[in-house]
Amino acid sequence: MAIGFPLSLLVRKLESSALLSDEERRAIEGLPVATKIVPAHQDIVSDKEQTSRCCLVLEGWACRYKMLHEGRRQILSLHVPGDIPDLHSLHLEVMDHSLGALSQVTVGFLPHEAIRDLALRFPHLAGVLWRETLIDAAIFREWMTSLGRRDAYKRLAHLFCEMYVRLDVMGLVSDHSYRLPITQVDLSDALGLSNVHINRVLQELRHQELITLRGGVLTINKWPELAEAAEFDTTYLHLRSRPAA
Amino acid sequence: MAIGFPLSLLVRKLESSALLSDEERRAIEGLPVATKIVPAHQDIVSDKEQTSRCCLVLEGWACRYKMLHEGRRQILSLHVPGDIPDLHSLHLEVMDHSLGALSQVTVGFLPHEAIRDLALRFPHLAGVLWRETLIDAAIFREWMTSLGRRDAYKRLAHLFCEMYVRLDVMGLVSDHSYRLPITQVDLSDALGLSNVHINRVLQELRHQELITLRGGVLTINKWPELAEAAEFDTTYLHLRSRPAA
DNA sequence: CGCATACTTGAAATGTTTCAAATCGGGTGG
DNA sequence: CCACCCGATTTGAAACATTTCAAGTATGCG
Repeated sequence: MAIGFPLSLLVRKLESSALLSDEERRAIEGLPVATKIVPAHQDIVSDKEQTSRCCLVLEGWACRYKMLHEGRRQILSLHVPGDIPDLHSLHLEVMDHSLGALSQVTVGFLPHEAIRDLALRFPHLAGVLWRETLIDAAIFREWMTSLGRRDAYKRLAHLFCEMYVRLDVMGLVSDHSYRLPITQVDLSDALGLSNVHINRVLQELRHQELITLRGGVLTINKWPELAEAAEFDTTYLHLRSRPAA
Repeated sequence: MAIGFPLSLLVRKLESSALLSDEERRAIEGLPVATKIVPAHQDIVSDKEQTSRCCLVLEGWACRYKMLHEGRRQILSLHVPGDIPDLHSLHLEVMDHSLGALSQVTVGFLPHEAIRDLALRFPHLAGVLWRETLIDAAIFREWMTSLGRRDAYKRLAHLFCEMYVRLDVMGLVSDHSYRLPITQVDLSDALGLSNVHINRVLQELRHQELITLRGGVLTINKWPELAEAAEFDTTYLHLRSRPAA
């Protein structure tokens, strides 16, 4: 459904955290979009690049990441439909990291010029987009907290909770389940752990029956217990309505 | 000097990454500021708070941090004169972390209303402020990379490099030295390590004569070696002119 | 069927933490 | 001006979470 109307996905996303007027909604839906399918494990935008458009994720999972010497990778963020992972490129001329496809990803490209024009015509919308980048940063802060001060078990539990809420907002959760189209190596690079250890912690979560993960589908069996274990609190996602979960 | 003209500090900071017109400069310098001295180890803004003003650091070091259960603390960012650590509060109604004074700090309070008015009158300035929050996020990304994928030695070396460059931009470096008015415990909470380990790694950096740290003054004796060890690259700070160092 | 990729397992090595105690240093009051 | 005190730093040793290495087993796809 969503791919037929890429911009309605964006509207839904923005409305999860801010209020839009009819006029603003229409203006967004009038943006020019060029869609493209990017195969898994391929860069959408690379480190050091300068771009003149933003990427709207329409389908699949993307991530931002940094590589460092000896081939170590840190995944900085995960992106699902509705996200604009490189909205910052509007005001930062050069990329300080890469944006890559974790699964196969359908992206919609939005020209900077069109977004800037929108922001000038609708100052409130400019604020909404700014806000979007601020929520992005709020998520970074929560991840830093995980990376710095939570053990592996809590880190993984926290990530599962976060993705649950973010996907739920976009209507991508049903039966307490969502598609998790990424590997254990990806998880380990997101959480600053080794893939071996992710594997063991995953089993622990399974044995306690907090989650089920089979065939790329994650099910949260006991939300209260999982959220409790992760010390998960949605405040940092800055949603308009607190999710029930 | 700086405290007499708090807003010239802000101008200097903004001009480190963007160009301002004379008119914009004057407009900034016309902002209303209320200054206040906050003693060390005291909150400037607390988690969950809603504010109607932003804090400009004028003197001393502040930090943003999250507390989690069992009293663990993660410091999310360090802030030095010229920084506006809570510029995000302009568009995010509730704080998802705290802002505290590490040393004694002089802050200037800027009413949201005055900043919003400025942004409406000068759309380009709005972009410059937005950009400022994006650089803030870029620093988070670099810290995440440290927390997730760099060992203790590199983490500490990287932090020292970053603060060197950021302070240099504000004219707070001389003789390859800057004031480091924070404790080893603070460093450990910023880098996701224990204070004991910070202490040992600090000694390692000293024994290799990359740095000197005495009486709250850090001197970088061998910049090239330190930057090399940290894999430090200034790109993520998005400065207008690449620093020579 | 065969190959590649992802996942799983075990055992040893490692970086970092914890605990506990000792030392340093700067400021205060006697 | 010295004695004292507190917070910050330093040290050693044992414990621990996590990594590395290496091999094995599933799983999916052409």
